[in-house]
Amino acid sequence: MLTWEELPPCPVATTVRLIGNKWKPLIIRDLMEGTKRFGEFRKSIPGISQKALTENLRALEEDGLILRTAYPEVPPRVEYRLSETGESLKPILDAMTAWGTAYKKRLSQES
Amino acid sequence: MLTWEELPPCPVATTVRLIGNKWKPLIIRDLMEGTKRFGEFRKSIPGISQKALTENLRALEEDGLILRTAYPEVPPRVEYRLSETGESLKPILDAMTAWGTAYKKRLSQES
DNA sequence: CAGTATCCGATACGATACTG
DNA sequence: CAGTATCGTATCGGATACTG
Repeated sequence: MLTWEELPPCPVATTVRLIGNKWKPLIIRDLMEGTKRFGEFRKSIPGISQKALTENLRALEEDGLILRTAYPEVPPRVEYRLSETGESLKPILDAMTAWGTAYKKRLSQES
Repeated sequence: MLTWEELPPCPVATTVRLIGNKWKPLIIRDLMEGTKRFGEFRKSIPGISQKALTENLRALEEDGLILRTAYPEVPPRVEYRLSETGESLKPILDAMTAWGTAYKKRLSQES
């Protein structure tokens, strides 16, 4: 977990530091719907490799945005869900959804 | 400029594709305040290299999010500003600002 | 002033093989 | 099932030198 001092002064830079890459917003988007298992992410996020998925899940957990629960069963079952902090990202995701939709609509209309 | 077909189906993925990297949100954050010149970005975005700044400004221009105006003077003056599409990113930036602020506050309180 | 060109290291990412 | 380990590639990004 990062400390307060390690984060940039600018809040936008802080957000970028925590979720600003190719995969994290997609992982978080999925978790907004509820709990998800490792294998389910691989289906719902086209193109993500096992390694990239693992690394990003670990980083999100480390930063306190998601929670990981492993059930000691055979075969093993691991569930991921948003923490309260992670859930508070919803306004960002909603804004991204709305903007992405509008951008594609505009392009499709060649306006 | 990308075509509609080249963008991912998911609107969140589309947004990530267009502004989801280390520097673009910071450039856009600055332009929300108004027109800005090349050299001014270098002061207001600590740590950005000339190359990274140039590449990201070109990409944002290519995707229709910012506009570039070069004034034929000596010494040359170039101004960047948001397009209408770029300005429509404001809700995302606002949400990022609010979330980053809250995240840092929470960390500083060790809650 | 606002870039471009080049080099190079760091990091991100994907593919494959293997494991508790 | 849910990973870890390893390797190779690709992209990102910083430093430096140079230019209209």
